[in-house]
Amino acid sequence: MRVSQLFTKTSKTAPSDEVAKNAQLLIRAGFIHKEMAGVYAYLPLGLRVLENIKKVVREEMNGIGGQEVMMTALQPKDIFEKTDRWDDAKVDNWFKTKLANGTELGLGLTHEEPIVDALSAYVNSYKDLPIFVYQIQNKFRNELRAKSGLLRGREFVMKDMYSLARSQEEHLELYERAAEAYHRVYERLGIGDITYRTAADGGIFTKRFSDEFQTLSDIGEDTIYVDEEKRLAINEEVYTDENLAKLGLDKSKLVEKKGVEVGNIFPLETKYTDALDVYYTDENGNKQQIIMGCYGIGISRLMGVLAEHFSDDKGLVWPVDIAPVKVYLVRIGSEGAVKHADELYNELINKGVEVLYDDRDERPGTKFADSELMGIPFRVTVSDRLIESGKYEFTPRTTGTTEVLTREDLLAKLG
RNA sequence: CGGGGUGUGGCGCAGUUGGUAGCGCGCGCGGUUUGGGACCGUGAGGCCGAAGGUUCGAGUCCUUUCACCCCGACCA
Repeated sequence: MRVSQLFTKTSKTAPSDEVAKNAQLLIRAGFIHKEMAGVYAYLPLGLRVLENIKKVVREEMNGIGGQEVMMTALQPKDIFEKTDRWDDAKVDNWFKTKLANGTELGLGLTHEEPIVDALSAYVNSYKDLPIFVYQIQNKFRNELRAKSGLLRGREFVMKDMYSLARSQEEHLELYERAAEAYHRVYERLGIGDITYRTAADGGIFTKRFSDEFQTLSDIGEDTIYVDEEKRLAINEEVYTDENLAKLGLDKSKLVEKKGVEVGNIFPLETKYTDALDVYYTDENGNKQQIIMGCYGIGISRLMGVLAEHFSDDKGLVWPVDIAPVKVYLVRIGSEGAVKHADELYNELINKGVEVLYDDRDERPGTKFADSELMGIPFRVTVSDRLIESGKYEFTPRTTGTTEVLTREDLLAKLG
């Protein structure tokens, strides 16, 4: 991709209607566009980041046997009435709309009912279970107050997975398998060291805890108490002596922190399967209840968290696997540099290296500043001054220190 | 939803006791530049969030309303 063809531009000034660092940087760099409060569009570079995050999540969900689907954003009322969730008094942040004939519809804010309803056509026997099924989709929630850029929106991208199990034992096995996959996701995104499995309120259906995955951040909305040695935490909403004892946590070792909930897994018991009349038949021909779990990861929220965490005074600093492209190719100079930069650009493309080629007639400072604001991991500079020696400058975004490399060494670094 | 704040070219801002809108960035054109967001010249671009009202006259005063930000509450 050539910078001269990219329709987005960078901005030196942050928008006045954003305070959150993630939104300021992502907007300045041209990654996202604010449509209205809590609703953001993803522009070419931002979309690549979002897709890279999805890719990691997909791989890990597929890795534990998850089957991907895509449910609908428009939802029928009846299945939610069966679980007694349609009433605004029960769920008050639901966007609802109507068909031309007056039929009420919901705009997807969660998908337990539709998933169970869809699976009910196929799940009959013990042989059909267990199942992990997930989707990555836009969710709509009528938040009273959107805030903090991508961290709390009214339309956002979420991965939601559901497990169906034949017994509590099987459910727990799936639940822990999912928790491990979650840890791998955060590890691969580079925030494993600051993300804690956190005991939280399990909701009204269960006596168990739910497990949140909280990434430490000053912008976080949740207060949690962290045990750094055990790599566990407890949310203040369930922070009682009794619960500490249940979890085996020692109060004296806990440190109070702010966290952003980047994932949440919790037991649903048989609430939805029972309500929607979905059971399975066991080996002996007996009807049995199906035990569910639910597993969410806020994809767009993660993008905000990553932007927030991987940034410095010059801009974003994406991890290599998440960055919109791997290389920012800066061209300095005229004919000779154009020729050499074009050559390198084509060679990198042929090698499958994603590169953003700054072919604009701009001064070097502008190009360097843009590459830094966008947070592209590796900057390669081709300039008149280096052509004669046949060398290239190589500057990782994380260190900012420049090495002068031969073509072979450069390609080896980028391979 | 309660409290506080802000709306003026694409972005960031100024605008005095009411007198008919200005600066920086960006953008177009010409030129000089070319290793850390260059400089000179020139040009385009705004019914001042919206609707009412007061006034000879409103960006400025009054009323209503919409949007956005922050704090709180809320967040199956």
